[in-house]
Amino acid sequence: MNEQYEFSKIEPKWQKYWEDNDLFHVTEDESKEKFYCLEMFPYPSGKLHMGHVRNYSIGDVLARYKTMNGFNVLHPIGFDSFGLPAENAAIKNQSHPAIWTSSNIEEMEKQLRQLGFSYDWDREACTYKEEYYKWMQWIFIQFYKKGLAYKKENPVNWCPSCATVLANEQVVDGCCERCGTQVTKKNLSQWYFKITDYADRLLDDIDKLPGWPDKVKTMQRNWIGRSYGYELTFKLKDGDLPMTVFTTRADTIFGVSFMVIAPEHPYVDQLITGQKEEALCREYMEAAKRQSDIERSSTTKEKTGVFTGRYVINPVNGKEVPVYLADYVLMGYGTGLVMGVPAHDQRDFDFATKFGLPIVPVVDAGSGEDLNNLTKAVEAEGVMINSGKYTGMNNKEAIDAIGGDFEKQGIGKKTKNFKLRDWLISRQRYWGTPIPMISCPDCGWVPEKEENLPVLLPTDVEFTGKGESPIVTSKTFVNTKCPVCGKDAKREVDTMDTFLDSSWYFLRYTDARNDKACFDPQKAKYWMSVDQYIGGVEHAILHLLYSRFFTKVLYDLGLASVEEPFTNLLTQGMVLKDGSKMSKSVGNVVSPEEIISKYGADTARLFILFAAPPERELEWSDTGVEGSFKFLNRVYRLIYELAEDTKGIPCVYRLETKDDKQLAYILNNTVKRVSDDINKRFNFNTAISALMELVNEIYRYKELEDVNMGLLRDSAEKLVLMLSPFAPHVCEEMWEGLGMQAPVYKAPWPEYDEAALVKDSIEIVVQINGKVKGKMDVPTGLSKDDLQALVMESEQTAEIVGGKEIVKIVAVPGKLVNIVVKG
RNA sequence: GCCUGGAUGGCGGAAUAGGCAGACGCACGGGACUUAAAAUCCCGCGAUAGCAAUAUCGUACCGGUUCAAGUCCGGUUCUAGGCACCA
Repeated sequence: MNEQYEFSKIEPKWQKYWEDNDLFHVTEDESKEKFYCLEMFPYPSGKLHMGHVRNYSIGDVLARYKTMNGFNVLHPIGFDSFGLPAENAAIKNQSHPAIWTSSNIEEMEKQLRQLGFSYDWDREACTYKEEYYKWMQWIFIQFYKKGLAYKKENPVNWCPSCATVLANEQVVDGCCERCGTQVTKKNLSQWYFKITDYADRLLDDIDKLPGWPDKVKTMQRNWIGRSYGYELTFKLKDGDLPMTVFTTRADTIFGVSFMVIAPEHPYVDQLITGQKEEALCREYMEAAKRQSDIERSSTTKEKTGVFTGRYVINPVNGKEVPVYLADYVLMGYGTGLVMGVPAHDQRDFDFATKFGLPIVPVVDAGSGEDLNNLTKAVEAEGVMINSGKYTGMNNKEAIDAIGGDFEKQGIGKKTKNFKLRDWLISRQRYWGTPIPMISCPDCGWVPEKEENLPVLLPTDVEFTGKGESPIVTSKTFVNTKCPVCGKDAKREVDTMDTFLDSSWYFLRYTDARNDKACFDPQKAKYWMSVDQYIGGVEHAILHLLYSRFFTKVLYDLGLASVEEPFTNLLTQGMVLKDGSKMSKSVGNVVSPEEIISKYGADTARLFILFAAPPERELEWSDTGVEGSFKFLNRVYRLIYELAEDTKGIPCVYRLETKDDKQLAYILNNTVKRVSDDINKRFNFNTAISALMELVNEIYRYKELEDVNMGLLRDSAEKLVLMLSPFAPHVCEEMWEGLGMQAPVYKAPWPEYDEAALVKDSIEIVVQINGKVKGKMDVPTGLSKDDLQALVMESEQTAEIVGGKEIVKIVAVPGKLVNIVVKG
């Protein structure tokens, strides 16, 4: 240990030590309790940004803390390395995406090592490598065999700029999530995963995740969007089509004054053909098709629609009501047909108002509106009116009463609907896992034989950035033989959405080098589930939902032992500079490299954890970083001095003086606080401030005349131990400097002594009418009555009260005495 | 529009079960050391009044519960994120 804190020498020294000693490598060990600590793996964009540093610093503190507490800690890392940017870079540089990707990974690995994260690099998983995507393809085939993968022609979201299909989840405000171009519709045959088969389980099992933030759980619930209702069938006048609507409000059936059908509905053609309104209808259908999602879904837009010329008959009262085409009804939800109840649904109200349709109130919410002159829809609970035999009922009860009566007549069915749609997984891109399917003219779609996996990405392709998947330009890839009948057949040229790759990587980590299986179920059983998952809240829906889906399917296949992948989830906030997200376009990026070279990795880690609690947004501050650097220097000087002064002195001591007791109290209290802050609250910022307070106290204490060297020694050792998860390099150096056996990483976490936390006396507050007027030292452990008696006897109290009339006295042991006076 | 959060000094933030608001740090001001600077160390630092002791006010706003409210309840404003014609 040198006199100067030279991070540029210390950090490489200990990184080499850790690596040479293979310190972070773990294997399954049934004798120890496991802890799986996982941070979301990065996309290899080239360089780490501050968000990565924050994410991985949080995980590393936890992993190191758990290791010191005796857990067998799995802390892996990898790269989510398929995807569009690599392909775009390849187009731009006339090279291959693999070159760009692997050099970026190399650079980022270097940076991750520089930051001293305790990763088991032997388990590194890169999704673009054959050894990974082979098993991705194998898993796809298992999904296919289970009936969870299918191909379907559908209008899909199409990004004209990226020339690719987008999943619903990747369309943000009607624009491409990646490039911001407005998304259009295109009819294409696409691969889907039947995530809707798992909708109920995905929704219900959210309740089994107490370790997830409510915010994320709510977002997933809303995304899955289950609602219960009835399918009710109306009879078409002059026709045979069953006009079935989905409604959650069967109670309002007597208020139906029209019906709306989505313009894309397959019945429409039959309904309008030959009607005098046909031409107008066809025009409307064309217009609806041309419209982008953003135009169509704008809620501020006035309702549009057109009468089809047809009528349906309301089964409850025989009333004939007109059928309209209108784009506010969506084909993808429910039945694509909606009964219009303007009195009790705002959208229907708007439509009815515009088209002059009757508004019939059937529920009286009792809130005093003029029901015959409504200005908006009444959606509140109330009493049924104008509803035949149901009149007078509570409308909530009427839902099942009416629905049940429909069921008895065979024209109704209790049902539920989800907002969640099947997951569109094929992409017309090169840089992804090839979908291992073959199209045979006789056998149809057939999976590649499992022994032939992986289906390799061809290398003889051209990157033009236009049109279909570049894979079609390969001369070797497309033509093949059918695995079933051996005839000439063609391979699927689409690749998989990269969200598939990241939906099971946490399972691959449990057995990353396995070349016989995607992972050994026994190893996965030992490590799963992830005890703590950490990442950005932007993945609250997509990645986290898909991963849950995959885990459930793999569980059903007998491969995974758990149904939920992540027991606890921590969503960290963004790193901001000058109030906005760090980005190249704003020009407010602070690069981790810069900070590491100026102050070292320990300072970077310490600051990013100190500046804010993990869930909150973090405002970057250059002067704040300097403060963290100063703190590490201050600790270093302290330990340097104490290493000399306490050399050979054991941590054995008796507490003699008041100052001894105070330091011992603060030391033990710090152990307690830091342990709880890391382990229970994830408040690393307060853990660090507790350490700062301890350092201040040790400085104060060591300048006293009468110091206890054993106590100082103990304080020094525990300080270094507790700081080590945050600033591991300098703590290794100081640990060694104290003459202790390296590595500090494997040293046991300090324990605190409850006895040292019991003080002889405690300062309590004396209040008058709730305002602090004085303080008193009283012995600890006084009962309420004794405390009150003691305080009321004192001269100080008499002075404070000043002869006023005492109305009431509230004594809280260990805290205060509040004297309520009159006047 | 609906669903989640958030609002505390000049700034980041603390107050873990209703009990001393502002821990810890940054910035700033003053001082010590130094030829000087850096580094380091010490002191001060919510507002108003006062030489001071001290007093009054103060956790977005209005109201309530309580001996006691940043914390609980009702309402309002602003703000961030998510969803958004889902029948």
